[in-house]
Amino acid sequence: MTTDPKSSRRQLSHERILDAAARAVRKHGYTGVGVADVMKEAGLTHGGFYAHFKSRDALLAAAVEHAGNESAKCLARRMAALAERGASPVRALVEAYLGDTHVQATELGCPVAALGTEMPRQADDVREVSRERITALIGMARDALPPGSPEHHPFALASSLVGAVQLARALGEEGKAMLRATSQTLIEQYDRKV
Amino acid sequence: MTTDPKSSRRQLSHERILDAAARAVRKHGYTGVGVADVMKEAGLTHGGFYAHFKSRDALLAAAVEHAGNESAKCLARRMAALAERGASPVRALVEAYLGDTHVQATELGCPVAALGTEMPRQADDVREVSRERITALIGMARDALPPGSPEHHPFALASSLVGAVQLARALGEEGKAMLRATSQTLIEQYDRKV
DNA sequence: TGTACATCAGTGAACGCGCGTTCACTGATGTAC
DNA sequence: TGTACATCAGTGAACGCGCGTTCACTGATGTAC
Repeated sequence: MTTDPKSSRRQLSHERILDAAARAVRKHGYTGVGVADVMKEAGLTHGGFYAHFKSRDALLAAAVEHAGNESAKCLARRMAALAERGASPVRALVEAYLGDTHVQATELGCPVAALGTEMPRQADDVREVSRERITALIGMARDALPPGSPEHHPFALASSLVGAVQLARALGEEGKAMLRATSQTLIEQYDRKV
Repeated sequence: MTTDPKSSRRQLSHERILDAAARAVRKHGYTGVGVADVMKEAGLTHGGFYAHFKSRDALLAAAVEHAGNESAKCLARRMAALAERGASPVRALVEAYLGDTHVQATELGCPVAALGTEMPRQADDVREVSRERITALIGMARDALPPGSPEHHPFALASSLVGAVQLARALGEEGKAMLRATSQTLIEQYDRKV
């Protein structure tokens, strides 16, 4: 039931490939993912790839989904830690999403912040998975906002988070100050003082 | 003084190449710009390219700058039209930037919204030009905000604008409702009622 | 005004390289008896 | 327990294609006399 010994070797390889691809797609973008590089990163040679995925695009789709799930788990963990120190849900979301850890480690962070502008240009199945990552993010924003917030706030909050991380990454060193400014602004705007 | 007849043919070609590249880079991303395609679009063959640019990267840098200037002009024009109909500067900026015209025509729009997530991955000179486009956008936000707005608002507003356009484009049809919601939210937040 | 030459923008073939994909083969693990 | 065979994950060479870059050449325009 736990790990089928018959397929465990194959399964382990599959997971290593997926992990490597999920990191690569965030670090190098959709177009920057190379089959051979991913396989090498997973400790295999490129020839075996097609025993695991139908095509490069199929890998991309799986990688984005995997990246989204992993990143959501990480964020949830950090938000929980912040909540324990007394932060409201929105504040926890904003500070986790705009925090140095998330912003600096692109390859482990939210795929929407890493891939946003490239999404419209992808093959249908890749786009579809990417779209789901966006709605998931908007869902996180909705869940974090104070109950009774206007219906349209989750969209705007999600947009701000994604945009801010992106600009900060593109600006580099001088982006850090920008991030703190944005973080403060968003908390003022969305964290309704009860 | 006006147009040197000696070099006018060359100059015209140069401008056509630049125009084609500026559209291509926004439509297909940095990695999607092909030298041969751009030259064809400009009505030339690929061989002549290196008489105009030192390398593909040099073209990318010039294209991003050109795209930024053209897009800024377009936005300024639309903002002026909105202002004439009584919109405040922030409102004009938000409605122009999040308007259907801008969101749908990626290849003519703001390069930051089209290329944001790919910027950190570019060669140094391309990155540098891209960074300047971001600071220019933040400058537009600063100029549009009501006088006396908190110092950190321009960053947050620019982030929101960029993020919202991106998510809307990635979501497609269902992104339209999202855009209007975000537009409304931003105007509420930043357009201080005097 | 006309002729010979120089300059210059652009052409198109060719080169080298990287990359997605295929495929015959290897070596290890599992199964049958 | 041991032997023979089947299955299966992975290997590495090879193919085809696209793309950035180079370069010898063409054809038109401008200049000298």
